[in-house]
Amino acid sequence: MLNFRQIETFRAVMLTRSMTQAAKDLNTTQPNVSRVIAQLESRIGLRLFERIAGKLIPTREGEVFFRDVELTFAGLRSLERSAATLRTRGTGHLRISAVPSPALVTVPEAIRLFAEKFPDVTVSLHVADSITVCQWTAAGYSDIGVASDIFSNPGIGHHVASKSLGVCIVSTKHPLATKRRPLTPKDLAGERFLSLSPNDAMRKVIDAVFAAAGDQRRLSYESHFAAAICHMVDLNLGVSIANPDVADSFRSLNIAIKPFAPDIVFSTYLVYPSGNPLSLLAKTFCECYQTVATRRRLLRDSA
DNA sequence: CTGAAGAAGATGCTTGCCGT
DNA sequence: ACGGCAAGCATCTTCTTCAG
Repeated sequence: MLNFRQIETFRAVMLTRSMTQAAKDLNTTQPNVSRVIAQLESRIGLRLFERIAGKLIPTREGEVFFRDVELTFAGLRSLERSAATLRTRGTGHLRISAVPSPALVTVPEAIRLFAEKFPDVTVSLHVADSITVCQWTAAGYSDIGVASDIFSNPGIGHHVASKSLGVCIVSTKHPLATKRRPLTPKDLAGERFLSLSPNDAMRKVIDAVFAAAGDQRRLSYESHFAAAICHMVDLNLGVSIANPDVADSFRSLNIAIKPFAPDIVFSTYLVYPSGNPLSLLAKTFCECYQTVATRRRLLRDSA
């Protein structure tokens, strides 16, 4: 395998046409340059210089090889510029995958915060269920995932980004909208219920809570999109249990947001590829997401 | 033409560093 | 502790230049 020292030495000799001068330029000794060139010639199986009358004359192969070396050095200079730009401005691309609820509210706010720090970075957001988010992140298809459930995969690491208590959402025209106390499963008995998709982690948690209380809901409609469920509640098609952040973002609709008992915890996880350290962009986005999630929790607590 | 001096490259040996 | 590798020092070889 060629090493960078050999290429750098060859380039210096070609530019100066002298091993002695090349040694000076490289802050080494002439014998060392001579040896490195000999190693390089041996390694690539080509004679790069003819020693004619005590002078170093590049061979035809040496000239051609030099052109490739110059292309490589142009690439290295480009890498140096790229690294310098990343250090200062962080240009590049960030791929995020997220489950629908955070993708609707928290992720966009985190992206706005992120964009203040890295205005030149392009961001793509893909929405999928938790298992797909985990798979995409493990496969490197996304740099960061936001999931509501973790499916064990050796290719990913994760941590809890936020926990919030689910709320009951009903149409403002619905009689339950006027109740002053937290709503319970008993209050929703006989009500048309708008569910998340069966493969959604929170659907299973919500169903378990109602099952424990003797489930009497009418499971009329379902969607994997929390936004669609909110709009259906707005149209008084039924009631539902929602992530408080999502419900809050639809306050402008005819929706009443009611506390619910017992507690249903909506957890959100930040998922990232394991093995390699996080990129600066991914790390910064995690911090932004955490900031937004904390800010939202404090707002809820103070309300 | 020839031999001395100097320049440039090659080689042997040693040392120091680093990873295992 | 040991081996591999890079680098430096000392020395040798080869070639050129130039004065006699």
